[in-house]
Amino acid sequence: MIFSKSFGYALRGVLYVAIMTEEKQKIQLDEIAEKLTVPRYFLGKIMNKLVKEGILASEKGHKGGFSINDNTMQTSLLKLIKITGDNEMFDSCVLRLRKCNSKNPCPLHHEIETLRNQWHKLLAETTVNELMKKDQPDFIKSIATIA
Amino acid sequence: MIFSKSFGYALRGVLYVAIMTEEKQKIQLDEIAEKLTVPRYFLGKIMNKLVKEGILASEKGHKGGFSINDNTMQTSLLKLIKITGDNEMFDSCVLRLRKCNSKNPCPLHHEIETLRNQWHKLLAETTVNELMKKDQPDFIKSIATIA
DNA sequence: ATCTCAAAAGACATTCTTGTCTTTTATAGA
DNA sequence: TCTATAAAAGACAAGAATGTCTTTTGAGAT
Repeated sequence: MIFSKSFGYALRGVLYVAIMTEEKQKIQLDEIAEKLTVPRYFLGKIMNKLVKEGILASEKGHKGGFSINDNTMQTSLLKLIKITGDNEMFDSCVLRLRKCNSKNPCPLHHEIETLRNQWHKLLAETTVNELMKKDQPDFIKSIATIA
Repeated sequence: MIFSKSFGYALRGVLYVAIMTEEKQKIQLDEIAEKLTVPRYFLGKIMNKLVKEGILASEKGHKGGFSINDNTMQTSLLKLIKITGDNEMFDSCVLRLRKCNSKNPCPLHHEIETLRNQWHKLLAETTVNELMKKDQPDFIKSIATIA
C-alpha cells in the first residue's frame, strides 16, 4: 500500500473532529474510534501525536476530548504523512538503487521525478480545509467507513 | 517507502543476471548476493519466486545458477511489483477511505486517479529491456549498490 | 478533598516483512 | 556410483507496524 494505516487513521481522525466540531466542542476518542471503526488505543496514540504536533487540541478529564485549533484546517496531507512516519517517500530512489540522484540518475530517475513532484504538490496543497470544502454528499460516511 | 525491499531486490537481481549473462551463461546466487550486498538467503527466495513465475531460469547442481529466458527482458516493473507482493497499490483508495470508487469518490479521487494512472503506465511500460537500453554509464554500479 | 471522567503513557501481544541457518533435491563430472 | 556443487525448501529469528490492556495524569463536578 502506498500509505500506512496510521496515516489513514490520522487523516480520518482529524476529518472527523473537524466535521463534528460544528455540533460539539469536544469529541471523545471513544466516539471517534467507534464511528471510524478503528482500533481505539491505537488511534489514541495517533491522535496524541497530532496534538503534540499542534494539529489538534485536547483536554483531559471531565468534559475533555479532542477539538480543532488554529492549525487544524490548514494541515496538509503531507504534514500528516510526515507525522505518521511515512517519510522518505519523496527521498529515496523508487527503484531502490541507492546511488541515485540528479547527478547520477537511475534509468527511470527523470520520469519518476516528475511523477513524484506531482504527488508532492498534490499532497502539500491539499489541506483538511480543502478536503472539506469539496463537500461530497457522503463524505462523512466515507470517512466513517473502515479502511 | 513506496515499494518494498523485496521489490528492489527482485529488480536488481534480474538486472544483474541480465547484464552478466553476456559474460557467462549461469550466474550463481552467491555472486549476486555478494555484488548487490543483499542478504543471500532472502534474495534466494525472491529469485526462486521469479523462476516460478517464469521470469528467470535456474538450474540446480554443478554448473547451475540463474539465467535469463524468453520472458526476462520483457518483464515489466509492474510484474515484479506484483510478484513481490506490493499489489493493491493501484486498487485501494490512497486516503484509505474504503467506500471510495468512481461512483462514490473521495474528495481527492479524481486527482489521485490521474496520478495513479500515470504511475501505472510508467511501471507497466518499463521493462528490464527498457532499463538496460538506457545504458547509463554507471548503471551496473548503481544496481550493485546497497539500497 | 474526593469522585468521575477522559486523554496520556507504558507494558505487552500480534502480525507482517525481512533476514538467517539447516536440510533436501537435482545436476554435472569423475 | 560417488562426490561436489548449487538451487529449493523448511524451520526459525529479528524488526517494524499494528493492535490491546492497564496504569497514570489532569481536569471538572460534587
